[in-house]
Amino acid sequence: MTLKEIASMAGVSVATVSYVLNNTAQVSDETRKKVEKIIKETGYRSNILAKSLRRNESFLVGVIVEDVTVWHTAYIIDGINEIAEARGYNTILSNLRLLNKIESQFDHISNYQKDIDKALDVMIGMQVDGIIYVGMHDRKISHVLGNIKKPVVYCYCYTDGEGSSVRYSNEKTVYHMTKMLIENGHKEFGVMNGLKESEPAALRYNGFLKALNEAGITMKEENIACGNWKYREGKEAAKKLLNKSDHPTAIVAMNDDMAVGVRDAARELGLKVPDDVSVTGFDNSDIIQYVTPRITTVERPLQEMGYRAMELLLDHVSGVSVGDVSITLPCTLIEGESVKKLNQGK
Amino acid sequence: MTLKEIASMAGVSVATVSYVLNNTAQVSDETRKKVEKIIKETGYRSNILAKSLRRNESFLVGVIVEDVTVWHTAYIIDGINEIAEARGYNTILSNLRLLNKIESQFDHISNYQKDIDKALDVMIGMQVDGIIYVGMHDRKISHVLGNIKKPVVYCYCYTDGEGSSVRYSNEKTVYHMTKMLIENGHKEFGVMNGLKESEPAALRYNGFLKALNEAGITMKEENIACGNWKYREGKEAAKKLLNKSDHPTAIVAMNDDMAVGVRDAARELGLKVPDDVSVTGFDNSDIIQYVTPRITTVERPLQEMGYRAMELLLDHVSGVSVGDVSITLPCTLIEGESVKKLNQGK
DNA sequence: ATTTATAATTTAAACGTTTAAACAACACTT
DNA sequence: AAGTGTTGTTTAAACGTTTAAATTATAAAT
Repeated sequence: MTLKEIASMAGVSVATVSYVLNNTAQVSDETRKKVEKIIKETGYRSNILAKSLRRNESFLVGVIVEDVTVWHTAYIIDGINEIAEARGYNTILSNLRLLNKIESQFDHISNYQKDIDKALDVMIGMQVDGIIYVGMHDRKISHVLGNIKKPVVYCYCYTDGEGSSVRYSNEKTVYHMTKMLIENGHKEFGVMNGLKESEPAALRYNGFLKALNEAGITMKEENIACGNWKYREGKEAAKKLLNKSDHPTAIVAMNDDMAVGVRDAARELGLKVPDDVSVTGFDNSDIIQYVTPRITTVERPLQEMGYRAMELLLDHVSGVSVGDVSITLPCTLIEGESVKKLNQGK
Repeated sequence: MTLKEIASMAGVSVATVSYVLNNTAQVSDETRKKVEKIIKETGYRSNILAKSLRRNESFLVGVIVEDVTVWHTAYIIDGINEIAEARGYNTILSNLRLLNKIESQFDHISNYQKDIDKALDVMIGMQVDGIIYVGMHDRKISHVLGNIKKPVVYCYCYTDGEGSSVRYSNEKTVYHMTKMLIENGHKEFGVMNGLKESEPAALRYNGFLKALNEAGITMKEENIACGNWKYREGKEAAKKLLNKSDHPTAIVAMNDDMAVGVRDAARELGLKVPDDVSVTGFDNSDIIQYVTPRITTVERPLQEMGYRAMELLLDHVSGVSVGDVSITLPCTLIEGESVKKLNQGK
């Protein structure tokens, strides 16, 4: 079904049909009715390809994700798509499949580059109005994405680079979490860090230290542990922290997996959470649902990040926003029962 | 950058440039070199919209998912996209966001319908070559999708309806799992069912019963429990099964969440897994990683389902496959340490 | 009755490709 | 010298829209 066919069925010109469809010129009531009837009857759907070609705008945005199977990605995509839909846009998704690549190949960096180029070929070829990159925002990427002439928004990235971005706050979040613990009377801290080289690990640790410094608490070297984000490694590392009489009264774990590791380590050592040791996590991941006592953690605004990334992109597309904009959203505290109020009794 | 511009820069006609790009006619070496040079220099990318319009094929397929945030969806999408990419196709994703809808609205069924229609408007408008529907394949959907004139493949669906489909085997999988338990000497079974109205629950239970019947074991009514797929409900229900001296020696849980519930119930009652009671799960979900002893479970071929769905769709698109094809893929056993071999000693 | 203004409709070009058909240039046959 | 192939290139139509401009019809004003 094409405009032409509809037109000939209705005995009018294609222009008239187009005007009816888009309400873009005056059409007599009689003609409008006639045309609309035929459109309904035939179930005509306009050819978006042709429309975009002619109008020189596609109402398409490209979404490049580092790995769909990383759970938070889906929530961000969800947010992106929700706004897209509401604003009449569509998305094409490109998955860099980084997780597999890094595991299985040495030279993943160059492949990475090549994959992005390929994704860009398609997206630009499809005349996308803009691109959202969901991932860590490695500097290499902004190098590649930087010199295309379409608006780009980086979403989830940690560090500020060139380009607009939407992220969640790491440093502040852990800062507040730690402060909360301090306010509850904790003075002896342990910390379970994530992978050393990773950006969020550094940021989160900064927030932790900042709260401690402000309260005049010094951190003992021996109470700093690293679980590389993993449950099992976190558990092992936690055993060392806890297996001494003067163990910390609170352990701040930089993600939930390791927090559960800490909880399990405590249990194996015969310590109760939160009575003997308090534990906090980060992410509000699924695992939290299964653990008793519920571990106090923090939720990232994943869907909201998707919303904002898309909105920001569309602002750039329409020219409402010019220049780089950088948005950092707060996380929300999810209170469980894993933190003891040491000063309650007073 | 358009063909025309390239052509004029190279001093040839657009046709020649097109021929160079697509290798679709003989071009003299001299001209080819000249054109290729300019293409490289300008970074020209062909306008896929125009190409598709002219060629009357889009190399686009639409993917409709019931909810991206349901974890298995991402793996299926991953599989779909991998094949798509390899075959030069692109995908546009539409998320029905069913999870939120069902929770927040009464009349979700009609909305559902409307959302699919909307997704179809876009996809057909974009001239997709075919559509993959990822979800339960409610009959209402095949009703809507059935009368579009593009090939459709249903992926993940449970029941056979009209249309081609790719699914994993529920019945057989639990049948084999149960048989394995029987071969290990178990005779007294408990079962932890999923949501009663759900298709997979019924299928899995059938598999379970079949194995029992073949072995001449009768199932005691009192040992049938239902946890509605949930950890907490599974745990509660399991307590009743286990809180008696002649409790079953093995409990088959129809998903991992409930299996962990069974494990935790056992622990709270002072029973050891697997020594006092064996437990099996289904899904190989993330939670399995955190639980000791590792619960024996089963992994669905999610990515593979994506592969096959896409391949099947493309077969339909190219006309290689005609008529409905229905593929059922096996799950793979992931052996943990939650099953006791009762007949080992003999 | 002619002009003028307004409303409704059509014509035709344009968007960036592909591709059948036409054409041109050349080398071989006769 | 005229015909026959090849090889390389161009011309122009087509895909399904949108939209400026032209056209026609109708009504109002003189």
